[in-house]
Amino acid sequence: MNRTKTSPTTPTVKEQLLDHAQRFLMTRGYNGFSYRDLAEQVGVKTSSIHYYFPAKEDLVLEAIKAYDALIKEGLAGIDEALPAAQKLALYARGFGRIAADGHRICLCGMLAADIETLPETVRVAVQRFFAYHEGWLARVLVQGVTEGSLTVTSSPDATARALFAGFQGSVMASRLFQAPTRLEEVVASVCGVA
Amino acid sequence: MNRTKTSPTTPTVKEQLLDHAQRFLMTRGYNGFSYRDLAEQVGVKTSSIHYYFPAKEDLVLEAIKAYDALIKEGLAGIDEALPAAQKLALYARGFGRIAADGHRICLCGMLAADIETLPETVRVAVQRFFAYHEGWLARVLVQGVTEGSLTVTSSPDATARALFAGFQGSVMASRLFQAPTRLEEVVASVCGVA
DNA sequence: GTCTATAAGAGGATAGAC
DNA sequence: GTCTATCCTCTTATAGAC
Repeated sequence: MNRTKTSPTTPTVKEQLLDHAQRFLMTRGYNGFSYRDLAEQVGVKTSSIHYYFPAKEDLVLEAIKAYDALIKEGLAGIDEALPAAQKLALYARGFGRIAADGHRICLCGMLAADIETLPETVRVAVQRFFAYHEGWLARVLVQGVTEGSLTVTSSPDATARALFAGFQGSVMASRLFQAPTRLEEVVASVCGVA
Repeated sequence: MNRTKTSPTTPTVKEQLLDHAQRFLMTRGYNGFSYRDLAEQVGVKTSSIHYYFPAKEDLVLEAIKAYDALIKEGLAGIDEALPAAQKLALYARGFGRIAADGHRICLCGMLAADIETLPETVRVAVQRFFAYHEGWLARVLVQGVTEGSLTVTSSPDATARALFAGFQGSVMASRLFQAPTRLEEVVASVCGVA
């Protein structure tokens, strides 16, 4: 069963593994699932997983890459011409979709919690993810201040960090209480916007 | 070696176990440490740990209780007569002390990340912790609005949730980047206060 | 590519001696 | 209270057959 990457056909084993790995990472964290769990989901043996991902570190690194690509796709769908407030609303909506099933949080938020048990390569990848999103949000805040559509009480960089931290903490709390996400609250509280 | 609980003497084995358990939970999470790790730290065998904490669930539950008591002690040290802005500053400072060693995050924030792998009893305990702090913050926000010392753009409850989420996310990010905590940024961004 | 077999150790937990 | 001994399962990982 070899197939490098045809497109609109059934997913390859590697793709399935990566999909389930992402879900496990978002729900249970790095130390909360095993190759065995993964193997059961896909219907292969654990040794087959090692064929694609020799070590768990490789698996996580590829999972981050796939997750990052998916999220960037969402960001790319936000029209550059939109007012800043609307961009933030769409960002929050997108962030909420991650946790829509009530059991997931942001993959990189979870890895940030697990970070002390993970190899340095993972730390770097997660740092990159955080920095990218904080940068994206900071640019939107600058736009909003320029437009006069957003009210910000600190520097754009500091506010962006607070905003992203608020999003991460908020999805964790929502899942903890098994309640719908309230990302709009975060936007409203940080940027003074309905 | 039996000692129920004399006061200013060396800590009992149970106290040492609880101390190290708290630290492990804050750094590595529930699935990131074992009875073996704990035993090595205290210099006992794993079977001795089971004497005090029959199952890992018991250990975590008691660790939460001890942690909660410690944090409440800190809150009690905040003078009720203070202006709201100063209370928030002190709260943020206290929250930052948790992560002062650069490797810890809030014990209950960590457990919120691990929550899908934990027994229901733990979820309830962590929910209680979150709700208590959100409530405490909401009361301070109400005070601040009444005084006119704080600027809030949503309801006190919503703002308190956003604030607490921001704190949780912020300490995670600080540790991720191995940078000093920036909890004041969160306060400033959410409450428009220096 | 996927499997069987296996290693070598870590995981939580218990029984019973001291 | 603490230990030794033990259980049984899970964990990551490798070697080699098909």
